Amino acid sequence: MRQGTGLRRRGCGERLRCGRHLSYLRESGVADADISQRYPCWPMSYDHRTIEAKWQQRWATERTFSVSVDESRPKFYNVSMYPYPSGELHMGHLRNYTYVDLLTRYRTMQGYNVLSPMGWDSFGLPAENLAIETGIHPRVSTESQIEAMKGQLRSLGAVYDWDRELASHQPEYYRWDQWLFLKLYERGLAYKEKAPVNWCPNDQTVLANEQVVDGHCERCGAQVERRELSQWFFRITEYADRLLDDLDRLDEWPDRVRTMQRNWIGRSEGASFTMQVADTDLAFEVFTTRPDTIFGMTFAVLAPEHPLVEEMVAGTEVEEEVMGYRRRAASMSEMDRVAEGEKSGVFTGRYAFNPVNERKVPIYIADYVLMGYGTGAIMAVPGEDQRDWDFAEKYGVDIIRTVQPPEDFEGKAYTGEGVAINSDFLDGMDRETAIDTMASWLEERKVGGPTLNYRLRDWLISRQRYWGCPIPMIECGECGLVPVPEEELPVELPDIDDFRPEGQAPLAAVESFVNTTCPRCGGPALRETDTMDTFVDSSWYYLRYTDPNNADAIFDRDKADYWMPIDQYIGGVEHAVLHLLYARFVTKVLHDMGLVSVEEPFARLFTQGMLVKDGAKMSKSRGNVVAPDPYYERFGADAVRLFELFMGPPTDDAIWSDHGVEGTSRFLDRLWDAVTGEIGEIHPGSPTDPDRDLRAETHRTIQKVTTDIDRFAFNTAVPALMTLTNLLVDRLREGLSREVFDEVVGILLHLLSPMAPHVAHELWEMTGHGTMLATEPWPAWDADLAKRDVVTMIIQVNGKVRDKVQVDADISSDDAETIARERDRIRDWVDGGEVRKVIVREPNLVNFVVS
RNA sequence: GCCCGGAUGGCGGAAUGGCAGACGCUGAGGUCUUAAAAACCUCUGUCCCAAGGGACGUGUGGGUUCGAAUCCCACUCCGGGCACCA
Repeated sequence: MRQGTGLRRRGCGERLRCGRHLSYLRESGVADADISQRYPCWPMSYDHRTIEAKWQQRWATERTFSVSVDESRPKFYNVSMYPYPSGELHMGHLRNYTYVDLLTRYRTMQGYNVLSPMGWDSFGLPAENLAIETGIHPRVSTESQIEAMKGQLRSLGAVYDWDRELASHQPEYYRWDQWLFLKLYERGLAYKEKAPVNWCPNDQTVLANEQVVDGHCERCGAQVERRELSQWFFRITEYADRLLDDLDRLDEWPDRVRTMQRNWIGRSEGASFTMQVADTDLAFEVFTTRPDTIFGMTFAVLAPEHPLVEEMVAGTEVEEEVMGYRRRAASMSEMDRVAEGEKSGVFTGRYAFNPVNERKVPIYIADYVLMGYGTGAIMAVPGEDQRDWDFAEKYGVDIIRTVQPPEDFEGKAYTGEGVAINSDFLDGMDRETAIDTMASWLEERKVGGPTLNYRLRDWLISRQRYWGCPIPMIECGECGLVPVPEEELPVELPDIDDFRPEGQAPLAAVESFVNTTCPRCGGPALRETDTMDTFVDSSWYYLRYTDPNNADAIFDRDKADYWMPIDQYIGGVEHAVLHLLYARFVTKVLHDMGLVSVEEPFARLFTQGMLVKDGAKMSKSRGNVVAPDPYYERFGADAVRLFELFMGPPTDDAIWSDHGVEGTSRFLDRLWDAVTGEIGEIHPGSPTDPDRDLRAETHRTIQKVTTDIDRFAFNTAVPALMTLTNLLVDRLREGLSREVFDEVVGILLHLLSPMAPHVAHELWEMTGHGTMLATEPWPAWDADLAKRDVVTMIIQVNGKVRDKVQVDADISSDDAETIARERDRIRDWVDGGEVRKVIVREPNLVNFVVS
């Protein structure tokens, strides 16, 4: 019992011991000494446990947020990125889910048919690694973690259409991964190839280029090795141009993400041409973005792995040296190669002809040329390329400038603009003209021509792991690679006991899985034992949500067309390239197959900031996670939600603070007390002037909260409600008319409903309303009411504020100036000087410029 | 190296050309209480002043403007992305 103001608090009042809280801590096994000491008891005005359970139950049983196609209402498809079921949500995750839930509720109240589904990216390494450690089957651990996470989401008050729940590891889902694979294969977009790949020795699997960060495995941090393996790829490069060009259409994506994708695709325009190797019938192709500098070529360089190298040096006296260099380069990671700093290379003893002037130039191999980009061979023009300059300087090769540098240029290679010199028919041309002229020259003589090149590589999808979707292919000694017939899908993942990968997929050891018959000739054959990259699973799930239980097709086109594209997609910026690029690619392929109308899946993307604690991103690996459960218990989900919204701009990183939750909890208490009549007085009389001011402020608040939510400024929408509540409390203390009280409280609860839904719903019911607040219409503001009659006009002298005065909002310019001039304080400042200019911005400001 | 973003009280932040510091937290004092907790009230950027008030103040230096946290130029620091990509 609380004393002093007569308000009842449900706290226990004991500072050091609160039986209910301590027993909760014991029962739940929450080892959070810090918060148990800080909040032995947190008295609150309302019983959050009861009302949260009540409303969560009602939203679920009344299926308030389960939706279906409804052409009569505008749709709003609201999705947060497919989460991996780690089983442990922390406050950083909740930030994301709070935003998503707020939008679901807000748009629902605005009359939209809102689809907000949830599902699980449930294949992947953590469960498999846990299985290796503990022997627990990944399915068992994954499914229990899914249940745990669902519980945490429910406790937050997050509402989803659970009828559409998906999980990648279920055969009903991954069957369509396999179907998708077969369709890509049919269209020539899936292929198997022996290629040097990134091998993670820790995870015992290959990685896509995108999953290698600074030469290390993105997941586990182990140094990645290069291996030559036969692997499955998706031909995403075929879509490089469309993926790049369509970025321009995604104008509701953050520029940052679009830039990152542009850089990742890395299109460069240039020319390629063939160079003949002297004294042999060998030839190789080079790519350059600077065909205008071709007369400056003084040598050529092949990547050490270039397929021609072996033939070029076979039987020559440099063979041993060249092949030795090649082996050393191969054994080094790209990271180390770069880290070496100084250029290195070996002369092959061979020369090639420059096609424009038939000049013979020496051919080197050097590891600064990468096999994976362009043609793996370059023309070296040290005059205009710093890398080539460095190499030429070290190995004593000629340097010819073919672009005139400015007179004061003091650097080495000149890469800027200038006219061509020492370049025969290009001399005097500017860069652009010279590039075009040379490209056509090459084309006319059939030695080359304009070429586009991409940094983007094909998507390597094979993984030598167990807990993933099996690749539905069969290798037959007679027929070669044969796809599994569609009607035999899914190829189910067999149950196994030993999950240890030993250089090959664990499935390879499962004879009953591997041995099969060829669907074409009926002879004995072997199944593919690699599984797919989990990014395949997450590249189309949002389409499946639109028709999640379809047993005959991946999804129904009409349903997908109704819901797609996603109107709001929310997730972390860490997926800016990987997931978002793959999903865009797969959507385009499905579009090309005639399965869906949209070409871009995500109309509007929002990337939220990280949550920081102790100076680092909140993450399990850093050991600084704040689990939500003890906070739900003490403050309730609504206070947690409000603080998640309040803590800062959603795009920015934010810092977790226990005290912040105390603040939002106090706010809800104050609101509760005000609405339930615990504070002040409500009288039946007609509204007074201050009552009408409160009403006006309420309508201004509708406007502010509405526009703030629309611009994702949740951190200012919450304070708007706090301010209004504070004003309401002030009015109540002096006595407020019933009429105004009812209107203000009604509006306040509507505005609060998407942010703190349990308290809002309970209070809505307690104030005598039988309707479900969640489906009440969002309030509209009355512009006349919201308009201010009187405003504060500031009066400046030489730009400094010297006085303020209340004036009518529709004051004329002349009146404003007259009033300002007549103020005593202004006279004091103006007297003795000459007023040279008066700036009037009625009704807000008058500024006297005095000398 | 290149590209992008950021820097505002003791803290999170607000203000997008017009009252800098909304709102919240923290801290100090007070009311109530035997006492504490909770709640409530007052104060809480720095400096000067008995007071009324004044000066300074949004990373640093310059500029534009009647007026700049906000626009422009240069710099410093922090964060992110890309990087022998021909």
